Amino acid sequence: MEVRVRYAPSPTGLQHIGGIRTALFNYFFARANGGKFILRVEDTDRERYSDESLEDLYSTLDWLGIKWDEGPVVGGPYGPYIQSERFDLYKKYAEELVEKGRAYYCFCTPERLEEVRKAQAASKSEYQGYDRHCAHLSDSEIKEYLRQGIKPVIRFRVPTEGKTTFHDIIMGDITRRNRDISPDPILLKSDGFPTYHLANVVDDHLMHITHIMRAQEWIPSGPLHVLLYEAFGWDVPQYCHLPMVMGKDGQKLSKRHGSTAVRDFRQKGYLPEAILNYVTLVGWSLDGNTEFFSKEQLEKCFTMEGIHKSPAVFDYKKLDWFNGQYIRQCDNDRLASLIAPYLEEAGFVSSPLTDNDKALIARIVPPVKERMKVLSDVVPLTSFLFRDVPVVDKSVYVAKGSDEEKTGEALKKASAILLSGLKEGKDEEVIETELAALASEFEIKVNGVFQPIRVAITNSTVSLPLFDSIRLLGLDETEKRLKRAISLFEE
RNA sequence: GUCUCCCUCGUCUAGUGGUUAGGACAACGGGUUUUCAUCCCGUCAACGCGGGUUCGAUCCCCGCGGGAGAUGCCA
Repeated sequence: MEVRVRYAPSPTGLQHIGGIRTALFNYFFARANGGKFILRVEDTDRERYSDESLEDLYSTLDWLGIKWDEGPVVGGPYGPYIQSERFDLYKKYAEELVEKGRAYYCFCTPERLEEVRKAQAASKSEYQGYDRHCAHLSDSEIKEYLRQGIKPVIRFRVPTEGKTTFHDIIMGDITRRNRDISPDPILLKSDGFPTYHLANVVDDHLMHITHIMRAQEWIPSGPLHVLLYEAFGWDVPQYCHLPMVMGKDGQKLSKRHGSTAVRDFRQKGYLPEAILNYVTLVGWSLDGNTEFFSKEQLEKCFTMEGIHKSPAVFDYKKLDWFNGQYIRQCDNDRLASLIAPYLEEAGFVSSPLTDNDKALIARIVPPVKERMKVLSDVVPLTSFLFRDVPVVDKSVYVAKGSDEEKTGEALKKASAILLSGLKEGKDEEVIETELAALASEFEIKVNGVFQPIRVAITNSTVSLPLFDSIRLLGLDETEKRLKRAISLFEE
């Protein structure tokens, strides 16, 4: 049988790490097994829905290079793939269960439900959830409520006896007593939209989904879903619950741990291949040694056997490391086009780029490449080229082991050596040797000479390599800044 | 509260009834280097606890402890 899996997010927020990890696992599993990857939009929560979320879903998957075989936009044989467009379907199935006696109309108000909940909490009762107030209404009572114009919900009648087991490929058998299943969950809301439980089961069946891979937070409702399949008389698909992605404190990863939206990572300058690589390594491994995976490799080698049971903490630092690795592997031309937007946004270059800008960016790439963890790092790294903020505190120019007087003298002499050397077109190595000689003349370390020059030219003790900085800045500007620094020491 | 699940270095993980328990990130130290970074080398660091089973348990069983998730007209 052909493998058919789906990613079924609800567009109520930006795509986050956890969600996208689920998407990736499903996608790779489908590819590795020659199956189909289906995208389904579960937009049944009309209050939290937003167009922005839907756009973010598409753009995030697109950015990661994840293409779906069936789903919105591309269509497919079991569409539509957006649940709000399948509205009528769910009502039909919910009513079918009512007719079978497996579900019933409920007219309780949200206020009453809230009171029941409060009372249960106050009494510390073991029993939690709906009190089945409407479970046995007579036909005439139902008619009367309807006549009053009260919009009912449809609730599933959970058996109070027995137990339900489902098999999870990763976890093994999971069993719950039926009386422990949250009593009589709502299938169809009063606005006519289905809840997750109904829509999910109906669509997975209708779309011939073979494997349900979703986060472990769904394990507790697994038995409920099995009960629903059985009530409909449908085959239960295979389950595979994915370990959760946690924050540093061991709680479910959320905004308070840092960025979780893929879009934020993208904006900061993470490469899609780094995100894709690291995220699939959260809760999955091939052999414990291989760490670098391209999308294409994962499309071949991904297996369910490599998925873990236990939750995994999302390590931002390891992601940074991966990203740095991918940046260093990056082709220079591509890197140039990747960093350009950050320079544009900083106002360092014009937008759109001029030919001069493009040429400059191409020259910026090599020295900056070894120094970036994220693409946005290019801004602080190169700001000295575009924003001249001279350092006026003399002590900053003074290297360890030197002093202000020596620094001033060294700066003056070094500038002369440097400028004349550059103007004569001397080899950089030669100039470097001469500067080193100057240092021993002053009986200071080499850096005692380089630091004041560096600070003069780059306005910082930390910078790109000196000669790279000079080449990027240009000789005139370099000379200007050196003179300015010298005069600072002459005051 | 109740139910369900989970438990190897700080983190992600490999692994086996007998291993010096392996790798990666982080941290720390060193080397290369004009700073920073890259790169290279090294150090620190784990089988939650208690019982069993066994000649022998990190691994199998039981209990405990700890953690997480679920308990919504959210998914």
